[in-house]
Amino acid sequence: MRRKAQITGLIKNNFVKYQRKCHALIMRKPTLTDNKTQHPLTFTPATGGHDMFRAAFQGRLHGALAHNLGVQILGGVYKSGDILPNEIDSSESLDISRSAYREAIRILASKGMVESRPKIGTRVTERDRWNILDPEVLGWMFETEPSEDFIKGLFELRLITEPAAAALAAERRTTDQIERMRKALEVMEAETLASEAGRMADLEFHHTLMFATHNEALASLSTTIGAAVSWTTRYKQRHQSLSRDPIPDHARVFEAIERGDASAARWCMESLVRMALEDTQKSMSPQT
Amino acid sequence: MRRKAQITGLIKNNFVKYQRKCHALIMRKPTLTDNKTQHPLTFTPATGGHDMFRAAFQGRLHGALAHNLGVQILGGVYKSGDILPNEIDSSESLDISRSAYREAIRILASKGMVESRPKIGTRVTERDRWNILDPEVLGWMFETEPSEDFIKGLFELRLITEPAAAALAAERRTTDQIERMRKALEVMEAETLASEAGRMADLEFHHTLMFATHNEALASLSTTIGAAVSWTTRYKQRHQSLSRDPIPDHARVFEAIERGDASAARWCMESLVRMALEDTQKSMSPQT
DNA sequence: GACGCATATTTGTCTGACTATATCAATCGG
DNA sequence: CCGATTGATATAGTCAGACAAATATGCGTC
Repeated sequence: MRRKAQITGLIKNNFVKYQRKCHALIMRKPTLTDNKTQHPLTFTPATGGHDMFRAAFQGRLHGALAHNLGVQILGGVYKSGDILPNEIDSSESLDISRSAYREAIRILASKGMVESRPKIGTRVTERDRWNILDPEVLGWMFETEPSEDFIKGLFELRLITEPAAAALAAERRTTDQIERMRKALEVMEAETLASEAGRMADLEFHHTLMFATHNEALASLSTTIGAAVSWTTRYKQRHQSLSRDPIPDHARVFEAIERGDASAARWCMESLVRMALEDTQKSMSPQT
Repeated sequence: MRRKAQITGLIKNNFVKYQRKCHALIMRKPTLTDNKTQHPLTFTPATGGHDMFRAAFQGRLHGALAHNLGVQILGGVYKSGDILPNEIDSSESLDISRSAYREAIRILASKGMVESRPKIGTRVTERDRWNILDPEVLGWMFETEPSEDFIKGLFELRLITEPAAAALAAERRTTDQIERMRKALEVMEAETLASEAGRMADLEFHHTLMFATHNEALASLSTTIGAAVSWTTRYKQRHQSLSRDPIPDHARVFEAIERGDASAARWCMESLVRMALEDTQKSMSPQT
């Protein structure tokens, strides 16, 4: 089916040539204000400052576009079932090539957020089909203030998994992981959660804990947990409600894990998370 | 520099029309040996028969390639840190265009499995960076027999989340969800797990249960749970070890949820999963 | 030895054309 | 009058070849 191309080659070539000529002719007088519209524009801001999640395709054009579209979809600009403008129009109006646009769409499609079919277009899928546990999607989610329900759901998940994970970690942690957690804990104690370094250490603590379960599937939830964790501190910071210092709780969890006491680890972690949830909910309800 | 497009728009459209006419004209006599070199070739087998997971980009070239590469990476053909041949060589040796190859790579990259940088190439990332909870990745995982540890991990996750989910579902399920679960249960009872329909109903049951928690994050784990579920039946089928009929367990869970008894739901579900894990482990250990 | 610079290699982007596919309408046969 | 077949059409998918940007590497200079 490719060989007919050879047949029609000559004829088509004539067209091509003609078209080229015409094209070039018009091109030759670009004249018009080549105003300094600068680079393509817009979305190049790309990964803003406060991304606590790994931003995969930082500076790349397709990555930035996927980011933007993703945020727009999650933010409700495009609703489920909506059909995006076709590739040609979209890429033209964004002033990027069709390839770059398509690669962006591929990224979104691979996260289950859109679905493309010939003659139909690219449609936003049902919300329950997106992989909201995907680190990138989670990151996009937090670009715009996520709904209260979503945050609660995240904490519920955390409340379910993290105590169990702590128990497993108590049984399976390696000495190396113990050291990493100890170090993270020390940083937290020194810097407090008010500093960026302290918050990073907090994340590192929970992250290492999840990996200490030596359970791949569970470890994959680390990002999700991390999102909830950093959301806690963000809320707390915002409302200056210090409530209760969570660091001693962390220390208790750590000690339990260090001495291999699974049930204590589970219990302490549960109390820690419950506290965090309480704090977050307290700051959440009055303002909504 | 894009504004010329607007100017040439009309002219181009004329060409397009004319071209189409010509095209159609030639099309009408396809004549020549449409020799059966067939499709491009090779990987088009694409999504084989036994995919119990939604296969996103079925017939598409980039999708098929992403699938293949994904399976190869998960199967250890490419190890973490390996660098794939450059885009030009790869696409040439696969006999596809660079665009298609790149789109496939974008898919993998968006799942955290590879990472591309200029002058370096595309390298396979560390295993703990892949999103193994991604439905597609999970599907690829099961193309080749996954490791015993992985299966165990999956069950551990199931053991942690599903009882809690059952408890939440008991409190929050809608009547519609009750009906769906009832129907699924009826099918299971009628067809047993030996039939495809029965297995589908099993999946539907667990799927609906997860969604009945009305927790987005938890619901996203439905695919993961589903993978573990269908893995159970696969093992059981393989070894003909009927052990114990799981359907009454399902019925108990359902009844608890129907009457809104959270703690009973949790308990029944835990016993159900524990049973499944036991069965699976029993069939697993002797053969490895 | 350290630093800056050129270079080569690889991904990233662009352009324009052609192919495949699926919806929709119209047509034809029953 | 209805159903199936066909054709038209719009859209994503694939292709080819070029150029741009980025960056690790090695060289040369200080």
